[in-house]
Amino acid sequence: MAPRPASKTAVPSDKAGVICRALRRAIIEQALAPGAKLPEDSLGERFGVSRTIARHALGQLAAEGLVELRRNRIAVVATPSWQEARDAFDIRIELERLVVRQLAGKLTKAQIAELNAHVDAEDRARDGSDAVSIRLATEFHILLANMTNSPILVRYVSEVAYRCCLTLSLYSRPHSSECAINEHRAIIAALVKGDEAKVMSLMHSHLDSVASRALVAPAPPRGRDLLDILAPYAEEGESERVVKLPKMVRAR
Amino acid sequence: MAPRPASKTAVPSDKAGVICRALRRAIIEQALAPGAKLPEDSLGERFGVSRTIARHALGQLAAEGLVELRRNRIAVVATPSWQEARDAFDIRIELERLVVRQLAGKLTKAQIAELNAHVDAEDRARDGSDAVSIRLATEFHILLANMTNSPILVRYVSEVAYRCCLTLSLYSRPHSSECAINEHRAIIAALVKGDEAKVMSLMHSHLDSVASRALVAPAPPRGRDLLDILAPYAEEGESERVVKLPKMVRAR
DNA sequence: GACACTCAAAGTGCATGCAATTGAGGCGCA
DNA sequence: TGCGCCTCAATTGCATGCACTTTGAGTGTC
Repeated sequence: MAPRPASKTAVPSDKAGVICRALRRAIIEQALAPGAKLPEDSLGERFGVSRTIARHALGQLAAEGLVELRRNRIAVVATPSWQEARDAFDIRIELERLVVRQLAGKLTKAQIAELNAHVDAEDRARDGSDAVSIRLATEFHILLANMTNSPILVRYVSEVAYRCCLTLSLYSRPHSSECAINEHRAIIAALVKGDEAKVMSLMHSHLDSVASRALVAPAPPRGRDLLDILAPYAEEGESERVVKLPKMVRAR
Repeated sequence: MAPRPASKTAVPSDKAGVICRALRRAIIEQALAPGAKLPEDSLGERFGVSRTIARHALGQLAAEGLVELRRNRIAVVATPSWQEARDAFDIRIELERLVVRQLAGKLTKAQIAELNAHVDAEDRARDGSDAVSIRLATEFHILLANMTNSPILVRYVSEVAYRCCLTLSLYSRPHSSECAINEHRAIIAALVKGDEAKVMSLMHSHLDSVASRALVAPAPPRGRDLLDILAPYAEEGESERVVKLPKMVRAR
């Protein structure tokens, strides 16, 4: 396949993009835990812009599924359910198989070097915080997606990878990243060798093992609030926030 | 798999959502052709809201890839390249295989009836405009995705299906929808029967045939403007709008 | 007649202001 | 003490205003 022109950045404005990236990173590094509040004016003040821009950034992140926007309420970092996490991983597996299928045997020397450098960085970060390790592992996959030069694929893989990253912070036991790094190296090797079937199965089992290590139990382990725990007992899902614990049915 | 609670609407505000849906529909029905201008204040005036809201809606649609936002310039309906269209279809195939895999043999009677009713509607619309046929065909796939009750999957399938719909208006020869309708019926039948392998291959070949009927030629066939046609001849892609026809290099 | 330059009109980028909604603490009452 | 109501600060929803950028039509020059 002929090399395509590099994708132009899809970022619409500018300042909002900065805030987006900052928040995204804070979220996936767990500096902002799921459920954390994100008031528009605090954000605006922190980044030196008006609420308008902060609001715009929150809208973007909501579209990506990283924050939840509820009408007239403070935006919060998303708290995906266990099932949503499972779904995200399922989608991610398919998308990333597509990535490596397109890439097998087509990497340039420079790209191979870039990938190896990234895994080396993952290696060096192994002693640091788990959060950084997780972020780097995620970014390895995004780096791969970028090499397809397919803007749509990049966007979807990035989004779903960030979502998965977010769920890791909710449902994962303390992360041991060593094996993931080895698997990354194996994927690079298979890509270079050009063995399409091999690399697809490697990627599949890699993500599958990450998912199964991460999504250990369907029960919400921590950081969930009462309403979420009680949700399965609610009568009808559509009313959203029916119970209040001792008394209830505060219908309106 | 146990039935999950219905997905809550991800629409952040409200009025912006209305505009989004209206524009989305206008775009996929080709009332708004690729390249059509979408000035914020015209939009706001048309829908009785301020520019702020119109802008927000445009931001959403840009995130979905249906409109293009360029700094300080009027937003336009997106004009995907042929390669992007190809990529979108590739992704779509994988995602929809996921959909039918989850659905095979698990449809309720009500869902089966709903699907059949939709295909009947497609049938009735066969004499109408091509645009409506295409929209209905697209909505069949979104209807399927909805039945997975996986909000993430629904969102991605919807987005990518709309994008494909948009490319159809750019690259497709006049659409004959009859075969698509039959294929939809076959997919329903296989889903009901619960034959997972069969339904996945049906969906694959269905989308593949749509894609190959649609993406007939890599050359932009119609409705493109001079600049796009000349784009392959430009020296460096990053400068964006270098030529002006007789004289050029209006660098700034 | 074609090119270059100028300038006003149109449009976006962003901040701010006002109204409406929320939810949390305080107060009264049993 | 416990429960419910009420009020008010905090926060969002949205419109508007000002500054800056782009556009393209008109004008002058060769």
